Amino acid sequence: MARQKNGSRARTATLTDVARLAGVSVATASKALNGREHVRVETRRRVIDAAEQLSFSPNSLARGLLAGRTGTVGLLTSDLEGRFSIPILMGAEDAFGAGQVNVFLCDARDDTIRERHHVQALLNRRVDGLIVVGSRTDPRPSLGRDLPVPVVYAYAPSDDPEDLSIICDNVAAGRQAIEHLIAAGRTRIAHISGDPTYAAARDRAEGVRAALADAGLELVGDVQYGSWSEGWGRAAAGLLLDRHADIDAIFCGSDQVARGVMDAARERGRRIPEDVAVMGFDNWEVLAADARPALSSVDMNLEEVGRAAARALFEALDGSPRSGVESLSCRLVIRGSTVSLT
Amino acid sequence: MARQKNGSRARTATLTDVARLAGVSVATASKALNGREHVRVETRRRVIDAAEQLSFSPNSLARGLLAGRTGTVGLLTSDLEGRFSIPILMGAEDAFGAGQVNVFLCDARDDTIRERHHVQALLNRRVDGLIVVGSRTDPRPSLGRDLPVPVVYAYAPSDDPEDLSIICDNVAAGRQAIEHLIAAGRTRIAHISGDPTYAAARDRAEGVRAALADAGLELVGDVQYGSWSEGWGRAAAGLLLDRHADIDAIFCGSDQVARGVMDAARERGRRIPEDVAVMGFDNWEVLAADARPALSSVDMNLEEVGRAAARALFEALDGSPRSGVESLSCRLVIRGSTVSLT
DNA sequence: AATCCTTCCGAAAAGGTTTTCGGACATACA
DNA sequence: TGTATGTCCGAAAACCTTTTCGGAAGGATT
Repeated sequence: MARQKNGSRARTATLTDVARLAGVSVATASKALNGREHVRVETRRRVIDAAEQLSFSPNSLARGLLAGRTGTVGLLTSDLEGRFSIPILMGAEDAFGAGQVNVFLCDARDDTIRERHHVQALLNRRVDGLIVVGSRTDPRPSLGRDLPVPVVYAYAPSDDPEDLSIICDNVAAGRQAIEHLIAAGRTRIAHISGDPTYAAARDRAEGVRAALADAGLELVGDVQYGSWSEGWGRAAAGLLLDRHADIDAIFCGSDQVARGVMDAARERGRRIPEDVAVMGFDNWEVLAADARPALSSVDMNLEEVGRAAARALFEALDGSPRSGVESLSCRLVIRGSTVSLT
Repeated sequence: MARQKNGSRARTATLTDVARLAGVSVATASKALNGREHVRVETRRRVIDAAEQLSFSPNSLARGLLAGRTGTVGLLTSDLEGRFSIPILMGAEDAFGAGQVNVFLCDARDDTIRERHHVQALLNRRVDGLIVVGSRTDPRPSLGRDLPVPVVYAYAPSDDPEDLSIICDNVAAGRQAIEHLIAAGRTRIAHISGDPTYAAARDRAEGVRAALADAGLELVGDVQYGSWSEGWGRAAAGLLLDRHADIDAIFCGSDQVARGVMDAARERGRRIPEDVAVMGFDNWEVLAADARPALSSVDMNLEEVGRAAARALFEALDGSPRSGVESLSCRLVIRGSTVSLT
């Protein structure tokens, strides 16, 4: 039982109280408040007034117990600090928030035990569904097929094709970036990526190679794998620019890498974008928008991923579950680092 | 009613089912599963086996309905994208996560209507308490005193002193930063802050002035207010360094500002930290750790703020509510931009 | 005057769990 | 044998809401 500031019991009013005050039965009170028919307008009025007077708030627990639906979903994330989970979370919260759905947030910290623990707790709370957000795009173990509620995986796909996963199309993203650079007149293009253990890095490189091949071009140097950091970008760009003086564009694995690359290029007297175009990835505003020049980047539309996951969950709840991996396309955000914006 | 993948009804087992299978009454089953006394060990064994066999999961709704406590709290944030909410959210999730408490996350988008809407929804769900996380340190309107559950405000204090608020001590933070610079032998110190409409900016400046006065020093130039951006840092540092050639330290309002400042200083041939020490604020890893040299900064211990808020909420639930504004101190993170770490 | 229809309302069940209280049974003791 | 003392278990109430079904009242129709 909740307490008020002063420590006294705060008996929140129940429907019974409202009914008594309005001089009707609980059944009538319920119907009146929920807009059901077969209630005289005047009676309804009296009930609503009574409810207001008692600041009645219907107990969702009782309602959920009866209805079998709680209007809650669990959102299981693997790393909250990661900057990918948040936009997805926002998108989902957004898609739900309009309605009467509330979100249980759980951070599993990439720990299977913790994750199972949280899933169990969420099921005990009778959530209507689950969204599982991964921290990287590599497939992750499925929660299993025998859960009593629908599950949608976002960003990181499930390794079970029977599950539904909503992800970003990283291959296409790599292709898009390269096509933009080619359209901007670049032909000597390098790719400084990130950690090669990430599927995202490998997928983008695949798109890069495909786009270059289609244009009859070749990558300058191999794909440079390292880490996702600014320091790596500086180091790799330094080596690459010194070895291949004719490079006129560098596609980077992340905006951090791109920042390092821009620094290294500037130190060597290369003008951006005139001499070298630099393209980032992630479209992380703080890094991209305020760079000199502002950094062109690839936006993964993560909020849209979150929204799509929420919508898919709704549809599964309404009886039309899908399965398989659905890719959403990324979006180029062109700023001054790849084309002169005069 | 939840559906399974195949579309058939997924009747989750209830305590009644377990009791029937174990050949006992529901009362006994309940006692057995909850470790209550007055149950023979052999009977308990039978019940537990039955529960396992049916993969029984107790319905938290029913339990909460009866107990009057749901084991849930609402976390109301004003801006999810802001990088301040997230660590606080993580801290709170952390403090709760260990136990059986789950968190409802709501993003109010700094919109009062939305916020009230969410509060009502959370109360309907009978959360045991609320944590309200602000997006900036300026006081925010209280949710009111007549809520049936305890509320703790985090980061942004409530404007009602009867409420409990957990915040960062920005005045002390400004002082700490300056004291560090002085200890590092600096005497010609400037302060490039951020948006002056933010209480955080003004509070830190106050600490700065106090610390300088204590040391018998004066700020070089006035406090430079602008925005929290890298671009502002570059511009302000450029002007300041040109006007006051003897500046040997700059304390910045954010790590972004500091990055801009470092760029401007380097362009003018000033070595960091030998000629000019640069200190940031926020300790935003991506910006600070990977800068050249790595950026010393002030960490607001936001996760600790989140944890403290969660703890305070627990204590209020246990009947010891506090009130007023409680400040947590910030923490200096010294890297290479203020002292040579050789 | 009897029947039917309409309109409004209330009693009761259902949902799943926990807790209280009393009953059944067995053992120990007088 | 009867009483006190335990030990274990079950019936039922409680939590709060929604829905179903039947009943009551009143008017309209035969």
